[in-house]
Amino acid sequence: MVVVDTVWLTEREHRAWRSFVRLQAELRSRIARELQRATGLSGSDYEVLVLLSEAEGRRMRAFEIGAQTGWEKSRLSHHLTRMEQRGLVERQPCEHDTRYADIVLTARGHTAIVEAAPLHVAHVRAIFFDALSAEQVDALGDVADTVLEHLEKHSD
Amino acid sequence: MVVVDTVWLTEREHRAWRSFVRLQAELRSRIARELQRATGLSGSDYEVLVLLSEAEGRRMRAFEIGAQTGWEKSRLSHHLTRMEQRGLVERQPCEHDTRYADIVLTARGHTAIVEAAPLHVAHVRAIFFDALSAEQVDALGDVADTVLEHLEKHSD
DNA sequence: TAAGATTGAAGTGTCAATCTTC
DNA sequence: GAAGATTGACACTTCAATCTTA
Repeated sequence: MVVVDTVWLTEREHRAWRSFVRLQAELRSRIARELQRATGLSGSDYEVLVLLSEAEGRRMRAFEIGAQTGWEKSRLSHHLTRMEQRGLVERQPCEHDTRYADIVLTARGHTAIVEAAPLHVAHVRAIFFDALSAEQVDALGDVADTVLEHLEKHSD
Repeated sequence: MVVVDTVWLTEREHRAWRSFVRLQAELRSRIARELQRATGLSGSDYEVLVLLSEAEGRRMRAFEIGAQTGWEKSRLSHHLTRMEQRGLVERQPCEHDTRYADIVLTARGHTAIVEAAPLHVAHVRAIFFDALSAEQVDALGDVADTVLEHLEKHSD
């Protein structure tokens, strides 16, 4: 049994945390549902397609995608398999070194992201940014960056 | 094909959104992993156990749990089944009306949440609140509440 | 018919083990 | 051994269909 010097949250912290957690859940489910409904893509599909569509030659090494998204390698591999089965991306193994695989955006994948992006951005604006002032947006960005920096220092 | 008046995000909005999305992913995975490692509970287990442990008689109707968590009924049902199989909760069907079921916290479930709560709170403090000033916490709570209010107005 | 709840199927994410090449 | 990647098993989430009772 680990002994912890229990320091509970203050009333303000507790309220902020509950609101923040609830906000995450609401945004995640609404955005995923709308994206799925309008385009047939999942949020994960969307992330990968954006990265590939912006990459040189519309291709990346799998581990680069992993680094950009922060996903574990098994999750990435599983997801690329599913996207490949739906014709959104293609795996092109390197000759002479089977450890590496290039992930290439297909024409179908390109069409999908070109059609999905404006819908997705409009939705994010409608449910999120339309509610916030410029100051609130800046404050949120500041909080997010502050915590992310803090997390980088913490051993993974 | 739906035509959308495309309004992209400003540079600031885009940066804030990317940081915010990344923050959500980092927090979610770290908290889930640590909770699992230290207590064997998932984040969803934790949510349900907290609600039940604070409820009158340590029991609630399933749909009340659904309302508090915001989960869909099928997700809730599946999750309660898994928790029941692990002995954390018990289903007690009402007599005369099989539509309703009381979900009751077991002794084992109670022990689990009592042991997990201080560890979880300490972890949330360490990875999140330790990085933020009181002003930043308030700003975050303000942003979250603002967007949540906005979302309530939007048709679900 | 509507509300509370369950079920099965399919998509998604995590963990541990494995494989190949450097 | 370490890095890039895959696989299989299992847990989780969503969707659609179903069941029961008011």
